[in-house]
Amino acid sequence: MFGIGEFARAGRVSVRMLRHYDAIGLLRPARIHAGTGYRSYEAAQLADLNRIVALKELGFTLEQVRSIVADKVSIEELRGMLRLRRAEVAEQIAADTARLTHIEARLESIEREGFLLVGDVVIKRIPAVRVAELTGTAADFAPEFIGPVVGPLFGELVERLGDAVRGQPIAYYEDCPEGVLVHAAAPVDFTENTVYLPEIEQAATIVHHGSMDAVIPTLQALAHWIDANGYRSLGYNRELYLECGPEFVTELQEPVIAR
Amino acid sequence: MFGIGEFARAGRVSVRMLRHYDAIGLLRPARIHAGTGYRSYEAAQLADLNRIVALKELGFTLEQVRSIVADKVSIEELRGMLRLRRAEVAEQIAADTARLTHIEARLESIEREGFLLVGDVVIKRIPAVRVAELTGTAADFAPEFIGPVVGPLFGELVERLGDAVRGQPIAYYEDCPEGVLVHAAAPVDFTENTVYLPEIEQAATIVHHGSMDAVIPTLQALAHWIDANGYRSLGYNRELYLECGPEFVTELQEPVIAR
DNA sequence: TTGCTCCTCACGTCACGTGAGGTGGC
DNA sequence: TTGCTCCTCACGTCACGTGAGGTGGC
Repeated sequence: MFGIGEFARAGRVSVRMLRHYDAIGLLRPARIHAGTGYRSYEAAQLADLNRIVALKELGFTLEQVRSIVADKVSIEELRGMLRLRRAEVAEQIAADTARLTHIEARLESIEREGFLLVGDVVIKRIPAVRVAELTGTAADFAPEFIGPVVGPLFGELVERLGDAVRGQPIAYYEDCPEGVLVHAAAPVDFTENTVYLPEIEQAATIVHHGSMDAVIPTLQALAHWIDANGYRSLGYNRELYLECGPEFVTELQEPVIAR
Repeated sequence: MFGIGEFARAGRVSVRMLRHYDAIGLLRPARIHAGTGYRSYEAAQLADLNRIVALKELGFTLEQVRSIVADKVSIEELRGMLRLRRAEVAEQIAADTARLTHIEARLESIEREGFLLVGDVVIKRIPAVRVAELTGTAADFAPEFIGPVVGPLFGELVERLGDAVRGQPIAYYEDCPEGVLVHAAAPVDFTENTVYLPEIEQAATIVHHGSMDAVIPTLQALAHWIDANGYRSLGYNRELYLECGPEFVTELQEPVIAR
């Protein structure tokens, strides 16, 4: 027979853990002294403790461990639990690997620039949205070509839609023979004469402050981040107009995929 | 200005999170309506929120995020924090990779044997210990050769040491010209005429029940586990005698390293 | 008597999720 | 008036760690 301290040392667990496992009925001491409440464990219980520790190591919760050691789950359920865990752990590893890349990109930027410029860019999922839109063409992607086209388009769009607009206006772009096809869009509830903007699974997003004439440095920062953090661009970015008053605030959303 | 719901959707966070960040002073709404307590956010605050989300994504706690966004940490501290995080994440990935291997070994064993034999084997660190010991030689590793040697050795050792024994007896083995050098050891406090058994960083351990004459299947299970779970043996196992009464209970400890 | 081991509460952890119960503005 | 959005508590989560305050056996 072992005292709780001895048994804890043998099993490389804490005394508190053994008390906890007792409390939740996962591993009861072989004997409890009536007068003092002292717990005693048998050597053979070390195998039970090992089984618990091993299942915990696989990442099961104590509740799941209890079901398994109490033999309450069928082999089929167990297979399912293991497969689920496998998927969860694989996902965890993928997320942590991305995290590691991001941390290293930040460290490199500190070495290079001597300060931390963090958090400008965030990866988000952009849900699908139904919009009404007007289009025009511009000769080039430069802000001085886009601005005169997109401005009047939004003016007319908002005038026509009135209070049917359901969210922030969106601009997006495509290549076309004349140069660039400019879309000025606004979310709406109805479906006639509308366009369905599909979801973007992963968008690298950055918030731009002030006039779109000065968007170039922000776009460059975004492009640099995408490269440094192990992503690849999948096309032109969308622009979400968060504020159109005197102080423009825009979110640039560029579809990306992990390299 | 955005209501809390709108702002949460724009930032892909929950309303509850925004309230939490307000409560801990991490991101205060631009305005709070005096009468109703309604929170209002400015578009420009989305950049602040993004910064918070990005730092959280790197794995910092909200307390650390607050220090960083409030610019309370020097560039040197920040570099240190990032390096620490890098190490933590790398360790996490290593642990999860091992976990994944263990899960897959379990799944394979289910496919092969139709049942789950889990938790027999656990990886533990075995701390160093100072022992008094006696040695003898045996012709072979088979239990029928070891038994007659180790038994009398332990008998004499315990007789000589009396109550100076400080823990469970330990047996361990080495190759020698005559066959096997058998060590029968017991932990003691004093240092004269003692041997220092070094720590085993990683030991694959299994609990054996009953006579050591029947240890072969247990040793085979251990060897199989070591192979199936991506480890490699580093030498002979130690035997820790947990119970020597009528029912023997032994822990076999085999030093291993990840392949 | 002094250490040592053990005991039972019970709070703290971390970042929110999830009701409960209620209010303000269209 | 009916939805919708918003509000403030306050408990729950998960597996223990960490005291506080006290007791039993050598």
